[in-house]
Amino acid sequence: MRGRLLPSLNAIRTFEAVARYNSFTRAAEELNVTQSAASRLVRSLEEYLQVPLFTRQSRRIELTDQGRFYNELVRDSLDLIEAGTVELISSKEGKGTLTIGMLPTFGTRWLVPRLPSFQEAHPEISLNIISSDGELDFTKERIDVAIRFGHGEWKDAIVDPLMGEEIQVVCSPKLMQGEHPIISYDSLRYHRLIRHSTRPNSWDHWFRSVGAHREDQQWGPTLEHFFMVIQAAVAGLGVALLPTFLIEDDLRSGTLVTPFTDRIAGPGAYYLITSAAKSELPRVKLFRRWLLGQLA
Amino acid sequence: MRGRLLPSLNAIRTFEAVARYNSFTRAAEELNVTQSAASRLVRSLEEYLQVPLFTRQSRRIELTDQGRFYNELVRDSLDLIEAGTVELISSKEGKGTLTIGMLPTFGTRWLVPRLPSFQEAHPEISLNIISSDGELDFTKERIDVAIRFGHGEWKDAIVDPLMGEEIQVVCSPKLMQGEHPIISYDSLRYHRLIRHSTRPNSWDHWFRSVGAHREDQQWGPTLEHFFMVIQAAVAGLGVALLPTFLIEDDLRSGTLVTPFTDRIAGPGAYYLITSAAKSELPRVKLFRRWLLGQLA
DNA sequence: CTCTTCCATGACTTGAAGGAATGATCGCCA
DNA sequence: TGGCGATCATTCCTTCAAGTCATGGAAGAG
Repeated sequence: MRGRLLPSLNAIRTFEAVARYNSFTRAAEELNVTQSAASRLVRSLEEYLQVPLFTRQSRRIELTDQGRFYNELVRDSLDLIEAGTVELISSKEGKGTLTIGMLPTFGTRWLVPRLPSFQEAHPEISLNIISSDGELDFTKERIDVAIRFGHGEWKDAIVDPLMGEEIQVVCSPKLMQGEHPIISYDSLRYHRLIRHSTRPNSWDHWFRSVGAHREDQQWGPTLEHFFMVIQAAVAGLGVALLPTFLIEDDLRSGTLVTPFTDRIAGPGAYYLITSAAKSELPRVKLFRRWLLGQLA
Repeated sequence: MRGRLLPSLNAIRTFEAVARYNSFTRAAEELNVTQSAASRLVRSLEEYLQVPLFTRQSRRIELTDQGRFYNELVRDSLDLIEAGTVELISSKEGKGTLTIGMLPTFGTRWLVPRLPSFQEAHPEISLNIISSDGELDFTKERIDVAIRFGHGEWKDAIVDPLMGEEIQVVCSPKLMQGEHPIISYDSLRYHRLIRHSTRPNSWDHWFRSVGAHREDQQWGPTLEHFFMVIQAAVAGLGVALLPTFLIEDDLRSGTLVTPFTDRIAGPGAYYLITSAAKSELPRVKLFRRWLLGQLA
């Protein structure tokens, strides 16, 4: 029965500290041992690996290339273990802080209004909600779970589909009372179309879906987040294409109106994403169960 | 002086093995110790963390949620260290195998013809060349260096710009002798335009750059790799837009011709990418130095 | 030239990890 | 149902890897 090929992990920890300080003496201080011990342990690691990790110039040491390679790697590993250890110790019995990385508009419009229910069910968990998009790295960032829009294309992650979206055309009621009320697809040519920068093709998609011919359009502003798009539409800057569930309030209050009844399926869906390790944390399990329950 | 907050790494290694086998007895076998030792080491880890990692039902043990979390993390860390250790031991003194993940066409047309020079300079390094695009993960895949096209947008990586590219229109000489020789931008309307699936907008880009008006074009096939695009153009399937340096041979031999003199700058550049750790390996340093030298 | 600093090393020490033996629990099966 | 085998826990004892202490040597600072 063969196990892992691993050197003494104690030696590795010592090596990492020595490399960090570039000094046996100071590393030994940190580890609360004598300089002698540090020296020996690193020496034994080098003998095990059959590779010199430091060049020694009597008073000064320097990592070899191979030492630098090994150090990068060992540091990453120890960082990982340390982070996990801290995490584990500080989150006993499901307590602690759940950090949610959410999309700005989805978060404020959909998630945040529902959070009180979670907080009530689990008052011992404090919530930390941060706005986050782009790449996900659960080890470096302090995010436990994230919400993303896409097609479930995340690797090395636990992915739960939350909901698709229907998108529809909306605008300020002012536009409907103006010179060119939007009564047909064709009348859109008299209005500026507001775009969302991370979904550049959504108007094309919409025109194709409703079977309208895409004439040369006037373009309005391109905005980065949906809440900006909503604001632009409310302000009458143009016509916007928005997910239905984000504008329910505006439609109810009348700050936005829908010229057409068409609601087409958006090109992707919202997902809850977490890492394999984080998904085992009690607070993450609880949140995931609660969130999926909210959809049923 | 405070150092890292780390439990006994020996205990961690034992925990990992126990979790893997779900058995103290079998883990102890792997580690060449007695069951007793494994049991007590894990117990001491639990005491240090103040967190139960296993539930014990006298004959059977099972990871707790927190144990599962910790195990995921510890396993990743040990995997990392193990991979690095193997790497280090097996690549003493710059020897070993350099694995290059290359883009298929760039590789065969540009890199491979130059590799004999590297092999001559460093005969002790054997080369392993694999075709690779998409996401990069230097820890899981066995790639030392990769070549990619883009804008230098890689995170947590060492990135060297290699070269930009000029793109130009090419076609088979047969097309020039046909009914509609390509003598002006407008005459392109009589021919099919071949597209590259990972660069869907390159024709738009080209028309805009040369200041031509983009009439409704006929589209030819969309192909996944440049070498397929080249073959399609040579076969007379249409007109292609290709990086100059990939078709030097074809232009020289006359299997492709250039209707226009325009050469516009492509939208990105080629980069050599490696990870911080890998970049310290002698074989990677040598390759990087050689490759950058080839460009000067 | 001397002092100080830092790493290496030989001789000795020690305690944490490990071994051996035993006890406890439980599922399996005749 | 009772005996067997498998597995984990625990106690007592041992051992050697890791550590200390003391010393030596090299080199930079002043």
